[in-house]
Amino acid sequence: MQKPKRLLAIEKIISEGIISTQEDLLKKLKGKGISCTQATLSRNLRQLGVGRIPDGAGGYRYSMTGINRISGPVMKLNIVPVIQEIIEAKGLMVIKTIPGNASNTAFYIDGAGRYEIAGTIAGDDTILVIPRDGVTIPQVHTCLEIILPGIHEQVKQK
Amino acid sequence: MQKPKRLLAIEKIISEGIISTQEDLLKKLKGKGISCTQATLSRNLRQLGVGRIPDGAGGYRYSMTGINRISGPVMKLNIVPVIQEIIEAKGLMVIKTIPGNASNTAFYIDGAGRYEIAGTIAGDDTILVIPRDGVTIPQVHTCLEIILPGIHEQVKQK
DNA sequence: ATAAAATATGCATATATTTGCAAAATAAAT
DNA sequence: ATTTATTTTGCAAATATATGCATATTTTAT
Repeated sequence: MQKPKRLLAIEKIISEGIISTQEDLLKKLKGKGISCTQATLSRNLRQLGVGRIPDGAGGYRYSMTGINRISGPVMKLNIVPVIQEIIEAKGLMVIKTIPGNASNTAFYIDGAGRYEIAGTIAGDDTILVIPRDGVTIPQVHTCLEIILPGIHEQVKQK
Repeated sequence: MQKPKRLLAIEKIISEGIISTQEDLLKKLKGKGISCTQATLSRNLRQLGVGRIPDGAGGYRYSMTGINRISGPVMKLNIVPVIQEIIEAKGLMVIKTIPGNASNTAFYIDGAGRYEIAGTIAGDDTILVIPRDGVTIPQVHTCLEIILPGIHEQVKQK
């Protein structure tokens, strides 16, 4: 039962800081009491869709692939207003959008490729977000904040 | 004067196909009559902001960092309608947006980190796109199509 | 509960990428 | 036109990442 915990920890570490090599990541994990070999990390990173990209300062860093790296005004202006409401129930999360936009938004969330989210099901204006076993609702909120920065400032919650 | 041509070729090859290793890229370049060593590619890829990400099929591929990898409905629905018109003049390109959206859109274009584009200047509803020396307007169009897929279908041109 | 199948991991090694350094090519200055 | 400074490149070596294989662990089926 070591792997799921490790995958979550990897995502968190990579989202929060700059990791240049797998050896770096290995040390950070050790600091959290999680230990494995570099070979395992290589395999895990691939599975998580984590890429290695130039950091703009002459080096490299690991980074989640997909959409969540996008920052700035465009996303906030165009994506967030689509979402109207976030409701939690039975360990699941329901997101209400303006009509006709649920599947787009779900596609977008899926595209971020977060390990925390097992999958989504979307209708016309409602998305059901299914967290992976062992993932808490607060973790899903953190995750959404990463995918759609600013979401919690602007969207009402129940 | 070999480098600018090579950088453009690298971007093109990477945008159009799946390249798994720098050796692969080396061969493709050779096929276009451009030759250098793998070490040079390593340096060029970093400069271009090209990352190496899981391809979802057990392997890796090189990919432009930034925004242009995002595909699908969300981008088309939300980003493209902001752009109203594309005008060419004096080797430059002017993009008109709906009011108040020029700087967001310019930020977005900048964020794609394309080598073809030297820079942008944005007002309230107008963006000036300045191509790099030696880059043609058609090349800039190709580039915009990559950043904002579908843009030319929906935006009128002059 | 036990056996069979599937998944995960470590070790050692193969493969791939990055880098220090010196030479070559370009650009800038006199 | 010559010299000086800057940038680019190749080579060889260092570093980092990926993988084959055997073992251990977990899951599934009987």
